[in-house]
Amino acid sequence: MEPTSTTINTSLDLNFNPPADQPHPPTPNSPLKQQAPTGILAEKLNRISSENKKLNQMLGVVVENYSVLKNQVIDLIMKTRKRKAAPGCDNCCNFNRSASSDQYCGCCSDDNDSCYNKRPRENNSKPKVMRVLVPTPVSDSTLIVKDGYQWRKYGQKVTKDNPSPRAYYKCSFAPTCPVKRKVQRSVEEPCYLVATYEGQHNHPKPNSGIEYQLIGPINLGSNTKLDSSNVTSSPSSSIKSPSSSSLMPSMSFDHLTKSQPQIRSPSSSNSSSSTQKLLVQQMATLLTRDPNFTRALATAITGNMVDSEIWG
DNA sequence: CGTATTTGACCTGCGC
DNA sequence: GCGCAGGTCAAATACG
Repeated sequence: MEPTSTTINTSLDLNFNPPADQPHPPTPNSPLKQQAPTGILAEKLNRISSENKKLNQMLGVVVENYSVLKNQVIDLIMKTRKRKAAPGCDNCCNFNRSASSDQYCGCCSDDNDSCYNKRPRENNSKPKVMRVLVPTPVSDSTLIVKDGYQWRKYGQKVTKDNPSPRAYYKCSFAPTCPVKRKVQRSVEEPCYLVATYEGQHNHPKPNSGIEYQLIGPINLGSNTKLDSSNVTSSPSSSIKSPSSSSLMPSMSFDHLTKSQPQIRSPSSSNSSSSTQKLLVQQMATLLTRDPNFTRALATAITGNMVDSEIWG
Protein backbone atom coordinates (compact mmCIF):
# COMPACT_ATOMS: atom_id res chain seq x y z
CA MET A 1 0.00 0.00 0.00
CA GLU A 2 2.19 2.75 -1.26
CA PRO A 3 0.55 6.14 -0.97
CA THR A 4 1.22 7.47 -4.38
CA SER A 5 -0.43 10.46 -5.87
CA THR A 6 -2.13 8.34 -8.51
CA THR A 7 -3.98 6.24 -5.97
CA ILE A 8 -4.93 8.98 -3.60
CA ASN A 9 -8.53 9.96 -3.50
CA THR A 10 -8.38 13.70 -3.82
CA SER A 11 -12.08 14.23 -3.42
CA LEU A 12 -11.49 16.11 -0.22
CA ASP A 13 -11.37 19.73 -1.25
CA LEU A 14 -10.00 21.87 1.55
CA ASN A 15 -9.72 24.88 -0.65
CA PHE A 16 -13.40 25.58 -0.89
CA ASN A 17 -14.77 29.09 -1.11
CA PRO A 18 -11.58 31.06 -1.31
CA PRO A 19 -11.70 34.70 -0.29
CA ALA A 20 -12.49 37.10 -3.06
CA ASP A 21 -9.32 39.11 -2.53
CA GLN A 22 -7.12 36.04 -2.86
CA PRO A 23 -5.56 35.64 -6.27
CA HIS A 24 -6.98 32.68 -8.13
CA PRO A 25 -4.70 30.26 -9.90
CA PRO A 26 -4.56 31.24 -13.52
CA THR A 27 -6.36 29.20 -16.06
CA PRO A 28 -4.37 27.33 -18.70
CA ASN A 29 -5.02 30.20 -21.06
CA SER A 30 -3.95 32.84 -18.60
CA PRO A 31 -1.22 35.32 -19.53
CA LEU A 32 1.12 33.94 -16.85
CA LYS A 33 1.58 30.64 -18.62
CA GLN A 34 2.23 32.40 -21.87
CA GLN A 35 4.80 34.65 -20.21
CA ALA A 36 6.81 31.91 -18.47
CA PRO A 37 9.15 29.81 -20.61
CA THR A 38 8.06 26.18 -20.79
CA GLY A 39 11.52 24.96 -19.81
CA ILE A 40 11.41 26.74 -16.46
CA LEU A 41 7.89 25.49 -15.87
CA ALA A 42 8.90 21.93 -16.63
CA GLU A 43 11.84 22.23 -14.29
CA LYS A 44 9.61 23.56 -11.53
CA LEU A 45 7.13 20.79 -12.17
CA ASN A 46 9.83 18.15 -11.86
CA ARG A 47 11.12 19.70 -8.67
CA ILE A 48 7.65 19.87 -7.20
CA SER A 49 6.96 16.31 -8.21
CA SER A 50 10.06 15.11 -6.42
CA GLU A 51 9.13 17.16 -3.38
CA ASN A 52 5.68 15.67 -3.52
CA LYS A 53 7.20 12.22 -3.54
CA LYS A 54 9.39 13.10 -0.58
CA LEU A 55 6.40 14.44 1.29
CA ASN A 56 4.47 11.28 0.56
CA GLN A 57 7.39 9.23 1.88
CA MET A 58 7.55 11.41 4.97
CA LEU A 59 3.84 10.99 5.43
CA GLY A 60 4.26 7.26 5.23
CA VAL A 61 6.97 7.38 7.87
CA VAL A 62 4.77 9.55 10.07
CA VAL A 63 1.85 7.17 9.73
CA GLU A 64 4.12 4.24 10.47
CA ASN A 65 5.55 5.94 13.54
CA TYR A 66 2.06 6.84 14.62
CA SER A 67 0.90 3.27 14.49
CA VAL A 68 4.00 2.10 16.36
CA LEU A 69 3.45 4.72 19.04
CA LYS A 70 -0.22 3.84 19.22
CA ASN A 71 0.63 0.19 19.81
CA GLN A 72 3.04 1.21 22.55
CA VAL A 73 0.36 3.34 24.20
CA ILE A 74 -2.11 0.46 23.97
CA ASP A 75 0.42 -1.85 25.63
CA LEU A 76 1.09 0.69 28.33
CA ILE A 77 -2.59 1.25 29.04
CA MET A 78 -3.27 -2.47 29.10
CA LYS A 79 -0.45 -2.99 31.57
CA THR A 80 -1.70 -0.13 33.75
CA ARG A 81 -5.23 -1.42 33.69
CA LYS A 82 -4.03 -4.90 34.49
CA ARG A 83 -2.17 -3.64 37.51
CA LYS A 84 -5.14 -1.56 38.69
CA ALA A 85 -7.76 -4.20 38.09
CA ALA A 86 -5.83 -7.16 39.41
CA PRO A 87 -6.82 -6.89 43.13
CA GLY A 88 -10.50 -7.30 42.51
CA CYS A 89 -11.40 -5.61 39.27
CA ASP A 90 -14.21 -3.79 41.06
CA ASN A 91 -14.92 -1.50 38.19
CA CYS A 92 -15.96 -4.18 35.83
CA CYS A 93 -17.40 -7.63 35.71
CA ASN A 94 -17.77 -9.75 38.76
CA PHE A 95 -17.72 -12.70 36.51
CA ASN A 96 -20.44 -15.16 37.24
CA ARG A 97 -19.57 -18.54 35.91
CA SER A 98 -23.13 -19.73 35.94
CA ALA A 99 -24.23 -16.84 33.80
CA SER A 100 -24.57 -17.05 30.09
CA SER A 101 -21.82 -16.15 27.71
CA ASP A 102 -22.89 -12.51 27.34
CA GLN A 103 -22.12 -11.61 30.90
CA TYR A 104 -18.89 -9.82 30.20
CA CYS A 105 -18.65 -6.11 30.34
CA GLY A 106 -17.00 -4.17 27.58
CA CYS A 107 -14.27 -2.82 29.81
CA CYS A 108 -12.48 -6.14 30.14
CA SER A 109 -13.01 -7.52 26.73
CA ASP A 110 -9.38 -8.01 26.02
CA ASP A 111 -8.09 -11.53 26.26
CA ASN A 112 -5.13 -10.42 28.30
CA ASP A 113 -7.22 -8.59 30.78
CA SER A 114 -7.16 -9.63 34.38
CA CYS A 115 -10.84 -10.46 34.36
CA TYR A 116 -10.28 -12.96 31.61
CA ASN A 117 -7.37 -14.40 33.45
CA LYS A 118 -9.62 -15.12 36.38
CA ARG A 119 -12.03 -17.04 34.23
CA PRO A 120 -11.87 -20.71 33.52
CA ARG A 121 -9.53 -21.62 30.76
CA GLU A 122 -12.26 -22.59 28.35
CA ASN A 123 -13.59 -19.05 28.40
CA ASN A 124 -10.34 -17.48 27.24
CA SER A 125 -11.32 -18.03 23.64
CA LYS A 126 -14.53 -16.06 24.05
CA PRO A 127 -14.91 -13.33 21.50
CA LYS A 128 -14.97 -9.73 22.57
CA VAL A 129 -18.32 -8.77 24.02
CA MET A 130 -19.61 -5.25 24.04
CA ARG A 131 -22.95 -3.81 24.93
CA VAL A 132 -24.56 -0.62 23.82
CA LEU A 133 -27.83 1.04 24.66
CA VAL A 134 -30.05 2.27 21.89
CA PRO A 135 -32.87 4.66 22.71
CA THR A 136 -35.98 3.41 20.99
CA PRO A 137 -39.65 4.27 21.40
CA VAL A 138 -41.38 1.80 23.69
CA SER A 139 -44.09 1.40 21.09
CA ASP A 140 -41.51 0.27 18.57
CA SER A 141 -41.52 -3.50 18.81
CA THR A 142 -38.95 -4.03 16.07
CA LEU A 143 -35.56 -5.05 17.40
CA ILE A 144 -33.69 -3.08 14.80
CA VAL A 145 -30.48 -1.25 15.66
CA LYS A 146 -28.87 0.76 12.89
CA ASP A 147 -25.14 0.73 13.50
CA GLY A 148 -23.79 0.91 9.98
CA TYR A 149 -23.20 -2.79 9.51
CA GLN A 150 -25.31 -5.30 7.66
CA TRP A 151 -26.96 -7.91 9.83
CA ARG A 152 -28.95 -11.02 9.09
CA LYS A 153 -31.41 -12.17 11.69
CA TYR A 154 -31.14 -15.87 12.40
CA GLY A 155 -33.20 -16.35 15.48
CA GLN A 156 -35.46 -14.90 18.10
CA LYS A 157 -36.08 -16.14 21.56
CA VAL A 158 -37.98 -15.11 24.65
CA THR A 159 -35.67 -15.30 27.64
CA LYS A 160 -36.62 -16.10 31.16
CA ASP A 161 -35.80 -12.80 32.82
CA ASN A 162 -37.20 -10.55 30.12
CA PRO A 163 -40.68 -10.69 28.60
CA SER A 164 -39.53 -9.01 25.42
CA PRO A 165 -37.96 -11.30 22.82
CA ARG A 166 -34.26 -11.36 22.09
CA ALA A 167 -33.21 -11.21 18.45
CA TYR A 168 -30.04 -12.87 17.19
CA TYR A 169 -28.12 -11.39 14.30
CA LYS A 170 -25.02 -12.31 12.32
CA CYS A 171 -22.96 -9.88 10.32
CA SER A 172 -23.89 -10.49 6.72
CA PHE A 173 -21.57 -8.01 5.04
CA ALA A 174 -18.67 -10.45 4.88
CA PRO A 175 -19.34 -14.20 4.81
CA THR A 176 -16.37 -14.82 7.06
CA CYS A 177 -17.17 -12.12 9.59
CA PRO A 178 -17.66 -13.81 12.96
CA VAL A 179 -19.48 -10.98 14.66
CA LYS A 180 -22.83 -11.73 16.23
CA ARG A 181 -25.29 -9.38 17.79
CA LYS A 182 -28.12 -9.85 20.26
CA VAL A 183 -30.79 -7.20 20.59
CA GLN A 184 -33.30 -7.15 23.39
CA ARG A 185 -35.39 -4.46 24.99
CA SER A 186 -34.22 -3.65 28.46
CA VAL A 187 -36.56 -4.91 31.13
CA GLU A 188 -35.82 -2.02 33.47
CA GLU A 189 -35.47 0.72 30.89
CA PRO A 190 -38.06 -0.16 28.24
CA CYS A 191 -37.16 2.90 26.22
CA TYR A 192 -33.74 1.35 25.45
CA LEU A 193 -32.67 -1.59 23.40
CA VAL A 194 -29.65 -3.46 24.67
CA ALA A 195 -27.44 -4.61 21.82
CA THR A 196 -24.76 -7.12 22.70
CA TYR A 197 -21.93 -7.51 20.20
CA GLU A 198 -19.64 -10.51 20.18
CA GLY A 199 -16.46 -10.66 18.17
CA GLN A 200 -14.67 -8.27 15.91
CA HIS A 201 -15.48 -7.31 12.35
CA ASN A 202 -12.83 -8.47 9.92
CA HIS A 203 -13.93 -6.00 7.28
CA PRO A 204 -14.36 -2.25 7.01
CA LYS A 205 -17.62 -0.65 7.89
CA PRO A 206 -19.90 -0.84 4.86
CA ASN A 207 -21.65 2.47 5.50
CA SER A 208 -19.58 4.91 7.46
CA GLY A 209 -21.89 7.85 6.91
CA ILE A 210 -24.79 6.44 8.82
CA GLU A 211 -26.40 8.36 11.64
CA TYR A 212 -26.01 6.59 14.92
CA GLN A 213 -28.50 6.74 17.71
CA LEU A 214 -26.56 4.67 20.18
CA ILE A 215 -25.48 6.07 23.49
CA GLY A 216 -23.49 3.08 24.71
CA PRO A 217 -21.27 1.23 25.29
CA ILE A 218 -22.11 0.52 28.87
CA ASN A 219 -20.78 -1.54 31.66
CA LEU A 220 -23.50 -3.77 32.94
CA GLY A 221 -21.31 -5.85 35.15
CA SER A 222 -22.32 -9.42 35.75
CA ASN A 223 -26.01 -8.73 35.88
CA THR A 224 -28.01 -9.21 32.76
CA LYS A 225 -30.53 -6.69 33.96
CA LEU A 226 -29.84 -3.14 33.03
CA ASP A 227 -28.25 -1.18 35.78
CA SER A 228 -30.05 2.09 35.31
CA SER A 229 -27.50 3.98 37.37
CA ASN A 230 -25.00 3.35 34.65
CA VAL A 231 -27.19 5.11 32.18
CA THR A 232 -29.03 7.82 33.95
CA SER A 233 -26.91 9.13 36.75
CA SER A 234 -23.79 10.04 34.91
CA PRO A 235 -23.64 11.01 31.26
CA SER A 236 -19.98 10.26 31.12
CA SER A 237 -20.56 6.74 32.28
CA SER A 238 -22.39 5.92 29.13
CA ILE A 239 -19.54 7.12 27.01
CA LYS A 240 -16.65 4.80 26.71
CA SER A 241 -13.48 6.05 28.25
CA PRO A 242 -10.75 7.05 25.81
CA SER A 243 -8.53 4.30 27.08
CA SER A 244 -10.89 1.73 25.73
CA SER A 245 -12.56 3.49 22.88
CA SER A 246 -10.12 5.48 20.86
CA LEU A 247 -7.57 2.77 21.00
CA MET A 248 -9.84 0.00 19.89
CA PRO A 249 -10.17 0.56 16.19
CA SER A 250 -11.74 -2.80 15.65
CA MET A 251 -14.83 -1.89 17.55
CA SER A 252 -16.78 0.68 15.70
CA PHE A 253 -18.80 2.03 18.58
CA ASP A 254 -16.16 4.39 19.71
CA HIS A 255 -17.28 6.46 16.76
CA LEU A 256 -20.75 6.86 18.06
CA THR A 257 -22.30 10.21 18.31
CA LYS A 258 -24.45 11.04 21.25
CA SER A 259 -27.28 13.42 20.70
CA GLN A 260 -27.81 15.89 23.46
CA PRO A 261 -31.50 15.22 24.28
CA GLN A 262 -30.61 11.68 25.23
CA ILE A 263 -28.41 12.81 28.09
CA ARG A 264 -30.72 12.37 30.99
CA SER A 265 -28.84 14.00 33.76
CA PRO A 266 -29.79 16.96 35.94
CA SER A 267 -26.29 18.31 35.42
CA SER A 268 -26.44 18.01 31.67
CA SER A 269 -25.88 21.72 31.19
CA ASN A 270 -22.62 21.50 33.07
CA SER A 271 -21.55 18.42 31.26
CA SER A 272 -22.51 19.57 27.78
CA SER A 273 -19.17 21.22 27.16
CA SER A 274 -17.26 18.19 28.31
CA THR A 275 -19.52 16.02 26.19
CA GLN A 276 -18.85 18.24 23.22
CA LYS A 277 -15.14 18.03 23.91
CA LEU A 278 -15.41 14.30 24.06
CA LEU A 279 -17.32 14.26 20.81
CA VAL A 280 -14.72 16.46 19.17
CA GLN A 281 -11.98 14.19 20.46
CA GLN A 282 -13.78 11.15 19.14
CA MET A 283 -14.33 12.77 15.76
CA ALA A 284 -10.70 13.86 15.61
CA THR A 285 -9.59 10.38 16.53
CA LEU A 286 -11.85 8.92 13.89
CA LEU A 287 -10.58 11.29 11.22
CA THR A 288 -6.91 10.88 12.03
CA ARG A 289 -7.37 7.12 12.08
CA ASP A 290 -8.75 7.14 8.58
CA PRO A 291 -5.83 6.69 6.15
CA ASN A 292 -7.91 8.05 3.29
CA PHE A 293 -8.48 11.24 5.21
CA THR A 294 -4.82 11.69 6.12
CA ARG A 295 -3.78 11.03 2.53
CA ALA A 296 -6.41 13.38 1.16
CA LEU A 297 -5.35 16.00 3.68
CA ALA A 298 -1.71 15.61 2.73
CA THR A 299 -2.61 15.78 -0.94
CA ALA A 300 -4.65 18.91 -0.43
CA ILE A 301 -1.87 20.54 1.58
CA THR A 302 0.82 19.62 -0.89
CA GLY A 303 -1.48 20.73 -3.67
CA ASN A 304 -1.80 24.12 -2.04
CA MET A 305 1.97 24.27 -1.61
CA VAL A 306 2.44 23.39 -5.25
CA ASP A 307 -0.05 26.04 -6.26
CA SER A 308 1.63 28.66 -4.15
CA GLU A 309 5.04 27.70 -5.48
CA ILE A 310 3.94 27.75 -9.08
CA TRP A 311 1.72 30.77 -9.00
CA GLY A 312 3.08 32.63 -6.03
C1' DC B 1 -37.07 -15.58 -8.28
C1' DG B 2 -33.68 -14.34 -4.99
C1' DT B 3 -33.12 -12.67 -0.47
C1' DA B 4 -34.44 -11.70 4.19
C1' DT B 5 -37.26 -12.88 8.07
C1' DT B 6 -39.94 -15.90 10.98
C1' DT B 7 -40.44 -19.64 13.97
C1' DG B 8 -40.53 -24.29 15.68
C1' DA B 9 -37.21 -27.89 16.41
C1' DC B 10 -32.93 -29.21 17.85
C1' DC B 11 -28.40 -28.77 20.23
C1' DT B 12 -25.52 -27.67 24.13
C1' DG B 13 -24.14 -26.38 28.67
C1' DC B 14 -25.22 -26.11 33.38
C1' DG B 15 -27.36 -27.08 37.89
C1' DC B 16 -29.55 -30.35 40.71
C1' DG C 1 -29.65 -38.62 34.07
C1' DC C 2 -33.05 -35.08 33.79
C1' DG C 3 -34.85 -30.63 33.20
C1' DC C 4 -34.18 -25.94 32.07
C1' DA C 5 -32.58 -22.07 29.49
C1' DG C 6 -29.92 -20.00 25.98
C1' DG C 7 -28.27 -20.39 21.38
C1' DT C 8 -28.48 -22.11 16.59
C1' DC C 9 -30.40 -24.37 12.55
C1' DA C 10 -33.27 -24.73 8.72
C1' DA C 11 -37.72 -25.11 6.47
C1' DA C 12 -41.51 -22.14 5.63
C1' DT C 13 -43.02 -17.72 4.59
C1' DA C 14 -42.93 -12.86 3.21
C1' DC C 15 -41.33 -9.33 0.39
C1' DG C 16 -39.36 -6.55 -3.32
